[in-house]
Amino acid sequence: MKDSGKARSVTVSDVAREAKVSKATAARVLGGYGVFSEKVYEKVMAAAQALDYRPNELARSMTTGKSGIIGVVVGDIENPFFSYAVRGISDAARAAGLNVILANSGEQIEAEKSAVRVLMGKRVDGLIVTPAESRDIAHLRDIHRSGRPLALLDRALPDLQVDTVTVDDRKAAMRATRMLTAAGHRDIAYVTAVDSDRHEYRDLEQVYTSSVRERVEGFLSVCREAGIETPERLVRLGATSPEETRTIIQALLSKADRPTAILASDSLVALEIFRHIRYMGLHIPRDISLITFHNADWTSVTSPPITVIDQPVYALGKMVAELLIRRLKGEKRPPERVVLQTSIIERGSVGPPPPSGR
Amino acid sequence: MKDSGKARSVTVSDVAREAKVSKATAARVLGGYGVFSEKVYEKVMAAAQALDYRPNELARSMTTGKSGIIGVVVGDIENPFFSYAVRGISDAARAAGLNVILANSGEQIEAEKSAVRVLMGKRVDGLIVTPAESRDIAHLRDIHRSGRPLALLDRALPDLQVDTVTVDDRKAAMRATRMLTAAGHRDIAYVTAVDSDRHEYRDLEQVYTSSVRERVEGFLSVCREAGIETPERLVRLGATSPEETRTIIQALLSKADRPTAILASDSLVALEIFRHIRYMGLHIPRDISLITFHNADWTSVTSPPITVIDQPVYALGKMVAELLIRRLKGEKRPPERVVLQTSIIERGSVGPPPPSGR
DNA sequence: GTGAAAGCGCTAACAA
DNA sequence: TTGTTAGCGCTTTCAC
Repeated sequence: MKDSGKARSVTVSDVAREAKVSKATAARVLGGYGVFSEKVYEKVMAAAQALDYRPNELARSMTTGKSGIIGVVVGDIENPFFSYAVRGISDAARAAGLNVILANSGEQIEAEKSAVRVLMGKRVDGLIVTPAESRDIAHLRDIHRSGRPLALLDRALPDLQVDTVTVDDRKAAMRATRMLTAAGHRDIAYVTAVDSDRHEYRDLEQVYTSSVRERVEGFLSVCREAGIETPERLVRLGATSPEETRTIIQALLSKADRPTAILASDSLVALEIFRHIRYMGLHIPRDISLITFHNADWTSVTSPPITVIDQPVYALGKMVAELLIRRLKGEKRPPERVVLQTSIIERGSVGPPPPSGR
Repeated sequence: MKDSGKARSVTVSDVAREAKVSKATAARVLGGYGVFSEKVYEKVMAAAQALDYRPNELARSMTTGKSGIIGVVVGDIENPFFSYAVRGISDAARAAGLNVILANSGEQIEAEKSAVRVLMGKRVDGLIVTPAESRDIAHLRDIHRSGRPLALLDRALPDLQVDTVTVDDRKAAMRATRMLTAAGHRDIAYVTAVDSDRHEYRDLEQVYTSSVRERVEGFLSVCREAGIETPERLVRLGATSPEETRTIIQALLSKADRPTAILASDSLVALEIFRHIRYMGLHIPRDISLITFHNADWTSVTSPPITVIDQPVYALGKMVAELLIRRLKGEKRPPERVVLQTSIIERGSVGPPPPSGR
């Protein structure tokens, strides 16, 4: 049955035989647990060396129940926001001697469920998830219930009391929006990749991604406080791909009462918006102002550079991993909800609205 | 010994007992192998449902020897080049029902070895690696020898006959360099993140990253063919971080015979170069020309947009994964070396060298 | 300090 | 078609 010629790997038994000790003794020195004499140690190590022994982590995990892996499910690894956060997670994991296994949900709840199922099947020691939807979290409850630690990244779930690290999304959105209203804008669009059943925004109830929901809430409240009527008319959902974003921004900018400012929910959306604005021959900030979440690389090298909401992305990943790891190590404490602060980096993409008429 | 209250998970035996069949029978329907009657199927499934059975992939892997995981070791997941390639790998893996476990080498050979060791220990079904160094590949040989398939991404290893997918680095560098010499440049710098023992470039023998070595070769050959003397004087190694890059570019641009054009080996390096050029008050392409490898997002939105060597990054990842997967499925064939074609996207960052004097 | 033996949860012969 | 019996490679009692 075994693939032709594939050398069977050398096991503890092999080493034991070679070293002329029992399997248990060999296992002890090889696994670095229990007690053994100096002499035995030497013999076993020599044998292991000679045979080129490599431990089978799988078998080890089988008996110990620990895999040394933490599972991470993010929305979209191609989004630099997530890849940077994952870097934070990886660094923290490595520091603790753990490995990371990464899965993409593509922000699809079904893919998220499947990823969670697979990772749980692999008996990861713990999970970090950026939940795509706040209404469908049975699979996350299951993790928690099964006793394996779960931590949430970037998105809180009111109904799930687990370690969570987010940023002050609402406050950030409010500050950005206020910057826009203070500059005189009255027609401000909010564009996000998060989608809903109907694509059209009607009310907050549709927005199941907590971070975005908070942002939209903050955005709307500042608009209202500035006396802007029905600010929700300019909220756009579903900018899930460059193509979708282009369609949305195209429609937005060809409106009679087109917005004089746009707040973008992530840097991928903002990039497409920036491109399209330029493509239409409009100038930032003369014709239109732009602020985006996430201090992505490109935002500082455009002309003008883009004013951004700077999220501590790396720290976000690092912290959530550290919380999880502490729990893995057996620390008992009530779930923590950490909210990291954002700041606005003012660059050149915000100005007063164009003279009028349009 | 078990963590207080942590519910022991339900096993095949539990389901078998509940369904009043033998363990083997339950295992057959649960594992979806062998044969069984409709009636038994129903009973077992009902029992599994009732008990909320979740298969233990670990145990499954133990006996089958297959983990359903492919291990990937890349240089730097934060580099969009790699994250996009990884996306290609993930997509191909998912399509084949496999999972991906990702590790970062940070381009450090020791970290790469450690990552390989860990992944092999986890008994991944196969590995995809972007080898950091071509001189130290014993650990890669070991993989190959152990019978598990190995495939190389972006960097070939002459001494290792395994499936490899790269791009035509030399040709790409030649084309880009020719574009620069054709515009009249005689002082062209090549800046790469790849480091060597002495930082200073002396000869090709120092460059152990095959892709970069090919590029430098191509670059130098075109320079020489254009009659440029000692073009290697402007080759710079070790732009491993924004800080290092800044130091390098700073030194480069303050030289008396400072280059009038720069060829950047990746988009991270290019971004820092772009920033510094602008910081020094120089204009592209009036004062200095710039071409970079990798059609990163930001290169199209700067003013001027940057001329780039467009690598089929996603395809690179997808293809290498597909080659590996075919081997996983048992396909026997000699190792393949696929070389994908690049193209140059001409944008606005190349012009003639400034009038003279400087 | 060392060894013998049981068992983790599953798959895979082999019988029945 | 179903059941019995061995393991996979390791850790972990429990004796000695």
